[in-house]
Amino acid sequence: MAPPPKNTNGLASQRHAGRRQVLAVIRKAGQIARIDIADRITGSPATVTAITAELLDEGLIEEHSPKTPPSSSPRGRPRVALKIRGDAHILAGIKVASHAVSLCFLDFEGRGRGEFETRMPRSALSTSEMVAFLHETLTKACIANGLSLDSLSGVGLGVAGIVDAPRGLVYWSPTLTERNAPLRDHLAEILPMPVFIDNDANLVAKAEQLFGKGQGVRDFIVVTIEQGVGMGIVIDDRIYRGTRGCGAEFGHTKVQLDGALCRCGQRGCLEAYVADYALLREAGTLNLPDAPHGQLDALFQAAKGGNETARSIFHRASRMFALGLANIINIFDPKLIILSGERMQFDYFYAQEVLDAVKTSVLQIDAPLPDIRIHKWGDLMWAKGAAAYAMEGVSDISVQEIGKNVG
Amino acid sequence: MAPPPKNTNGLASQRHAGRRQVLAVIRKAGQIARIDIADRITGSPATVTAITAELLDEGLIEEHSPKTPPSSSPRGRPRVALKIRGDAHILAGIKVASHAVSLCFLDFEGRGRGEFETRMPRSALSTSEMVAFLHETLTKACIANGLSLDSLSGVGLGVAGIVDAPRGLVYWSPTLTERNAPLRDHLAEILPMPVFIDNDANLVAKAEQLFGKGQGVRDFIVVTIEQGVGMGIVIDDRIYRGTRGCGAEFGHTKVQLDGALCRCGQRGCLEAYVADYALLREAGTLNLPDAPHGQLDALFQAAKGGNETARSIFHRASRMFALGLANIINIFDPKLIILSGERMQFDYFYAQEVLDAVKTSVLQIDAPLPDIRIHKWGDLMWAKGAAAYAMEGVSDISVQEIGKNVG
DNA sequence: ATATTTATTTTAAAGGTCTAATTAAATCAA
DNA sequence: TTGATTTAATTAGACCTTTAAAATAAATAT
Repeated sequence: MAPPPKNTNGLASQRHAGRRQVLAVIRKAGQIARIDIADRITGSPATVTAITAELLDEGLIEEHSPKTPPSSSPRGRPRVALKIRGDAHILAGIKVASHAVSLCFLDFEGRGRGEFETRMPRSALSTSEMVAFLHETLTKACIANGLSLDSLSGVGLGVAGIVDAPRGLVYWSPTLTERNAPLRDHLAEILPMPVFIDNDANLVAKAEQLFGKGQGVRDFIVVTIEQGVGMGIVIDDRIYRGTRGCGAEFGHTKVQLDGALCRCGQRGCLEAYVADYALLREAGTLNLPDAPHGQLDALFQAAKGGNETARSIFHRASRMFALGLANIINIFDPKLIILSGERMQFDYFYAQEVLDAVKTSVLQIDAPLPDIRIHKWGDLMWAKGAAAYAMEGVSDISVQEIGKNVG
Repeated sequence: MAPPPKNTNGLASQRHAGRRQVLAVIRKAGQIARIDIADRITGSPATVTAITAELLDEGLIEEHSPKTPPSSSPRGRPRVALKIRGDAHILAGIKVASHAVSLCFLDFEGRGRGEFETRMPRSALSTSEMVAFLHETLTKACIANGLSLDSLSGVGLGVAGIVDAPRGLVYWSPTLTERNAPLRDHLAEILPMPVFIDNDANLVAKAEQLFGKGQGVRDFIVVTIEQGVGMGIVIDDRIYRGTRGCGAEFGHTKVQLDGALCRCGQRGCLEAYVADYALLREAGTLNLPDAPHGQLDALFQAAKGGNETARSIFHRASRMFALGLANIINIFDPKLIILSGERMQFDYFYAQEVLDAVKTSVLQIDAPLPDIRIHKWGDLMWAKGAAAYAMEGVSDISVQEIGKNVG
């Protein structure tokens, strides 16, 4: 007779998939009764009972009785709603920009638990300086918000540049003086919790997926404009990263042969027409007055005031932006494009003019254009995305732990 | 006591996944022993034995002893190789072009079992005319190759235009006079086997994935140039179709604001610079001599002979093509791009000049450019793709049948 | 109270996969 | 030739998961 086999459970252990799925359904629904979960995962109530029992046990979810959901008839045993237990985990999200670092805390339900912001000592740091600086910043942020470092279950980090997320490498970033920096692992060495790192545009996509306008949409695209132009691609509910794991370089897509000079050194990049520096570069000849909100705002005011040169700057940028968007639509045919950002660009770019230009540049069939929506987040958009990314990672870890605890 | 539960087997019936996986591994390997299969699917030998027994039973695979694979030591029980059983199914692939219909038969191993070609009566037909014409053509092709219509297990159909593959609808095609034609279902009504239909570029991608240079590559992109410019996207081993299920419209990607007029009615499309008609349009002013292989060949000869005008036509097309490719690379960062086709364009376009231009237009990091490979298929490339698509569909159906036979 | 209705949990059968043991089929060594 | 050795494939039995069906729970309606 064979001795009891080890609990390796081999292969594609259905349970993991089930647990993940149930957790995702609960997160998406906010609160939901077991029987409705069973419905959505095409599993039986019995299975849902088993899985939710584990998740309750682990403290990842909780029952939520107060208001019976107004569904169905008032007869019969009332359904008891389940929800994510916010206190299960607290995540930190950090966004590193060239001038400042912003940080936020999110609980497991996605609710804000604190914010923090600080200046960068210099616009670019070495890897070890960056690690020390982030450690210090995170510690300060915890203190400022009455949290202990140990109470955090995970940290998400977003940086501009080219990042290999699965390996935690930063191939290149404007905020780092070194290339190919193993930033994640260096951080993880001095922090007591897991660290996740990604390109900032991908993180915004993740935030849109979990908390924003991408909820429940399997395929969508997020475009951000600011210092540069970023893009995040979600296909089949997952962030698409190319071969090298770096984000899509929409900003360096060419919209003009031998066109405007880009800061990447090439010509004709979309970024060279629509990013901050591109607009300001053209505005340079205009001799603008000082404006309270900077030169870009001054340019905007001038355009609004009827200055033809200023208007033509925005006009060209709009048309190029529309062309870039149209190309994305022609290639992906997405259901939804989210223009996500905090800056003023969208005030010009998301004009009827742009939409019309997109429309005339997309190969028309009977179906309508994809939904193009703007989402103006606050300053914390990027940091929230980073925290969302950490939440996903911690969620996976928690779910995997369950299997081990049993064995 | 509960009566024996029905064999609904619900949820993600692991077995299906397993069977599919094993079949895919065998197909990819050509021939492979059970123990090696176990290795590649991270399953146990026991499971592989069980699954392969089913597949053998069903006649989808067969043992293949003759030459012991030279692997490992010569000691021990020799491994017996398994392979796909070619006779398990015969598939037809049909490619409809504006001037001709080409057709091929493939067996379940992917070996050619016959070919056929015929002219289209007119360049565009109504749906019912098309159905009748295809039925007639398929019947003739069977007779010409000593096959009976009943012996076919599936038919794949590729058409240019915009196709909703899952629903079998042709929204628009240059070969159909009607829009929104339910071509698949109409065909399936008069044919005794399942019918699959898709955009032709997607089918070429499928052919590359199953038989060509895309074997074993999870993510790659196929570009075709001919009448138009097509693109097929494979992500995560699956063909990516946008929201409306239509192929990526790479050809109508804009490479120039207010650029050359495209036959789609818009301006600046890539197609308007590199497709047949675009080259010929420019050549029109050149007063070329008649050439045995048509005007396009005459243009090519002129360019080769040093005619500056002819050369400049190709030069511009090359640069635009490079720009389009660079955009694809910037967006997808694919591991591999396959330039797939039968026509002469690649003789010019795949020049060092193009590669260099791509290189200078891609955002450089330390990693090298993606592999860009040309694959010149014969005339039957498109039809083979269609047959490959049918093979995949029939494969799925066969695998699903197994479960039912048991119950 | 009791019946009815609906949600959840329990129970037991069915079907998977896995480990370990066994059997099969070859070579190697005397 | 025979037995040891080696490697592949199959079989046996443990264990895990899911599911249908039965049982239980918790409410309203009568």
